[in-house]
Amino acid sequence: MNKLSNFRTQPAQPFFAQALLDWYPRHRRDLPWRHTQNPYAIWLSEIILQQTRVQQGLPYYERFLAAYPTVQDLANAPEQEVLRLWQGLGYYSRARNLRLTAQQVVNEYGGQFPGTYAELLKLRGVGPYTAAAIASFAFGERVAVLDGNVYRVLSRVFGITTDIALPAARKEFQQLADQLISYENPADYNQAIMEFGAIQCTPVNPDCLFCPVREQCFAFQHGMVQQLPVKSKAKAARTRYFHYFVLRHGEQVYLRRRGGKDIWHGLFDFHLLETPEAELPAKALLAELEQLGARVATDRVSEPAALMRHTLSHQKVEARFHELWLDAPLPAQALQSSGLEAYAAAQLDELPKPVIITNYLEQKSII
DNA sequence: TACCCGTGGTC
DNA sequence: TGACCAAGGGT
Repeated sequence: MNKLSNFRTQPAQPFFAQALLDWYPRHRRDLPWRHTQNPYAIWLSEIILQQTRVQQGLPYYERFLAAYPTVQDLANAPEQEVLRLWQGLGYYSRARNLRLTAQQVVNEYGGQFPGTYAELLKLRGVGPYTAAAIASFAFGERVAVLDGNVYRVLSRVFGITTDIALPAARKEFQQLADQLISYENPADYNQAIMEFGAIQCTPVNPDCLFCPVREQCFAFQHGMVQQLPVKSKAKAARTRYFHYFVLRHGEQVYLRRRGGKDIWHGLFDFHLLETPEAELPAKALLAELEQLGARVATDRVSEPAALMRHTLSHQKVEARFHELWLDAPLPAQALQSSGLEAYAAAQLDELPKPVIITNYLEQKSII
């Protein structure tokens, strides 16, 4: 517990809440999910916006609501279709959980979203932040949201130097946030503090000149705006080397659905051989083809592989695409063991794919 | 608890 | 170019 400001030892700060509630209507952006109290629409927007900028999530919100106007529509949708709509947003477990939760709401709650923070927390993909957001925005419950914006604003205004990257910081900040939230209008207060963090008290170059709480702000008064919040650095991303076998035969391309605990679960890519080093020896490539039962014209095997780099938040992927034209379709047994299936170009577009796969297919004019 | 899960924008 | 960051959650 790092207390730099005696300001925060007060039981509550009605001034702080009122300042934000005054600031909010004069600065708020006009966003579609701010025009509804429908819990389904609010839940959808909150899942989409997790670790995602408003400008990136906006078109997805519109598309999802158009494709699935009600929670029943979403519950009845095939997983592959939901993932395809989600394509390009990242963190694809959000999309799988989205559909599972829709089914949960239909089957266990009669199609009505639960109306309290505690019940909302039981839904898959709904954690403390999202439960508080839905409970306050849709049902007016007084529970404080705690997201990246709130961490930053509270850290600066109240001079809290606890490392916000540590899970233990959550307790301290949540306790403060719960004290500060307005009794009269918890929904607008929650919107206000996040919006304030997003457009005024920004990570870089915050607008302190026109800040309504700068006289009370610990960081501003002590020249520590650039130092707060304290956040330890993330672990460096590791590099992985992928060798994709783009197996082609006539109009067909072979892909398979990714599973397991690795990245891109539920999405489709090509047959993959991962190596500890960048290069794949020709011998290893031929051995892999042998195992697949793939018959490839030998003069095509040595063509240089296309290299594409793809950066994820926690790892770097260096992918080499080996385009291989088959003399004959893959034998049924190879399909069975590898999970590969042949798709025509028109079908490829319908499959949910990682961005790097879509980029490759587009570059090669396959889709 | 520590680590895992994507992508695009910004400086 | 690379590090940081964005309305977090699951395991």
